[in-house]
This record gives sequence, structure tokens and C-alpha cells, in this order.
Amino acid sequence: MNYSIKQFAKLFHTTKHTLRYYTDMGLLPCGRDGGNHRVFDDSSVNWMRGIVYLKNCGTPVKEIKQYFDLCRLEESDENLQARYQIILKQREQAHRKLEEARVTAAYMDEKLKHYEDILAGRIPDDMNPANWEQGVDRKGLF
Amino acid sequence: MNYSIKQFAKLFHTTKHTLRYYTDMGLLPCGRDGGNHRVFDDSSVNWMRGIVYLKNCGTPVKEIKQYFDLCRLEESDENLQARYQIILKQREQAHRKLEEARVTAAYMDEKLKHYEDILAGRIPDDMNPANWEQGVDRKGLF
DNA sequence: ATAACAACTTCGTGTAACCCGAGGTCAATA
DNA sequence: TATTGACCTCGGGTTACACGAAGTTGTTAT
Repeated sequence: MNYSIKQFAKLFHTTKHTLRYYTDMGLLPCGRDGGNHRVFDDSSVNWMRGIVYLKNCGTPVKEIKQYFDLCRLEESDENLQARYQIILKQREQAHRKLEEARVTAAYMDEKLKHYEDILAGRIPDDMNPANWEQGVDRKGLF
Repeated sequence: MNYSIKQFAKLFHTTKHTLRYYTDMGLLPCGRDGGNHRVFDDSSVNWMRGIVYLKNCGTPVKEIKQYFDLCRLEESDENLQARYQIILKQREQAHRKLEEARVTAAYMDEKLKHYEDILAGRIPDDMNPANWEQGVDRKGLF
């Protein structure tokens, strides 16, 4: 299966600009058609999936490129070790981000409930001035 | 409790540069001491907590500032509604990010296991060329 | 056949959210 | 008195794109 830049962008919920940036950086390989237009295929899909996930770990583009360059080299033991170390590090990063996302989502749930209470006229205790200055955790001022 | 910029940076695992950026943007209020040095207090801690969580939702600095500006205004019904809408939107964003983080962490776990299998000499089926080109999902080339 | 249009191209500047270093101020200490 | 350390401001640099101008190419509409 072949994809134009537009189709490929839609497939990964991104933009043409970003794809051009990636191909120019040498991150994402692509072919060209008669009119010099970028052509992406199934292997591009695999690379792009890798990019997306590594980016979600917070990996900078340069490091993703380093990793991909290793992937394209011959498979020595050293090479595999280097790749393993990168993935190990990024996996840990992924789990840290997961935990962070959990805490953030919980906080936002609470904050939302807070507003719903206020808007419904059920003013929660921690917003009642009578409880201020007595060590009550007000969970932020806003 | 009062904090110097260095102490405050340590408290939130960030840098002096970032804190200066936030105060300059009007995002994070702070006082000044005799030597014109920034002084943060307990209310700064609350604001900063808000910044951290909203940033984790992916909220751009400008929008955080808009929200905070609303928080500092008188509490009309309109004002509360506006704030509620922002929190509602960002909470949804937080949950999307949480799901994304879950999927990414799972992918990285799998990828890591993959490498451990290879390095341990247990070559998994999807890396065996005999299984290629037969519709086997190889989960990426690397 | 020619004109218009869509979709791509390169190239160059703009933006967000910082990072970093130079050069200066100020209080305390050797 | 001089040096040290922690801060200040200011201006340029960086990353990861976003955007627009100007040009090319291939496909339809008159």
C-alpha cells in the first residue's frame, strides 16, 4: 500500500509540515514519484509508529534518529546492546509519564467536581471562609 | 514560608530559568526582597501546582495565564462558567493523555521484552525470517 | 488547447517554551 | 579589600514544528 503525504498525515493524525520535517531530518524514509512527490509505504507506517511511541516517551528527535540509525546497521551484539539500553531508558520514561498522567487526571477530576459543586450551589467546605486559616487544605486557590 | 528561586526550583523539580520565565509572563506571582531577588511564598506554591497540572494536560502557557487571570477577578457567574469550561476541556485532555500514556507504556514493555528475548537467544517468531511475508504482524522492524 | 485548479515542492521566516551565557549588583566572608 | 556566591537583566540560541510565498506538475472544465 502506498500513501501520499496527505493520506499519511491523516493516518497518523498529524500534518504535512511535520512529515516533511521528519523526512528532511532523515527520521522517516520515503520514496518519490515521477513528480518528486513523497511516497510512503507500509514500511513507513512501521517507522512512523516507532516515532510516535518514542515521542510519547519524550524522546527528542535526534535520539530517535540515533536509534533508527542503529536499527539500519548490521546486527552486531554491541549494536543490539545499545538499542536495548535506549529502549530500557525510554520504557522507564514511559512509565514515569504514565504515573504523572494518572495523578494529573485525578487532580483534574477533583478540580472539576469542585466547580460543579460551586455551580450547583453546593459550596464545599474547603471553599467556606469559616474553615479558612485553620489548616484546612484548600486544594489550590482557584 | 518563603522560598528563594533556587529553593522553589528544587521544590518543583524545575530550573531557575523556567521560574523566571513564568514570573516574567505574569503566570506566577512573586515578591521581591531588598536586593530585588524573587521571593516565593505559600500562595506561590498553590499557583505553581496549578501550572504544573495544567501543563501536564498540555495547556499552553497563554491559556493558563487566561485562566489564572479569571481566577483573580471577582467571582461572577459568567466568570465561574468560563473557568468551568476551561477545566472541563483540560480534564478531558488529561484523560486522553492518560490513555495515550497507557498504550505507549504497553508498547514499550513489549518492545523491551522483544530485545530481552533476542539478547537471551530466544528469538521470537516474528523475528524469524521464515515467518516473514506471510501476514505475520512483526510489530515494527526494530 | 488552454486555462484553471489541486496538490505537491523548496525555502525561508515565525512561534512556543524554554536554555544558556555575558556582564552587573549586592551581601557576606577571608 | 578582594573574592565568593547567589541573584539580577538582557539578548541570542534551540527544538519541534507552523505557516506562507513562489514555483512545478498533473488533472479536469470550457
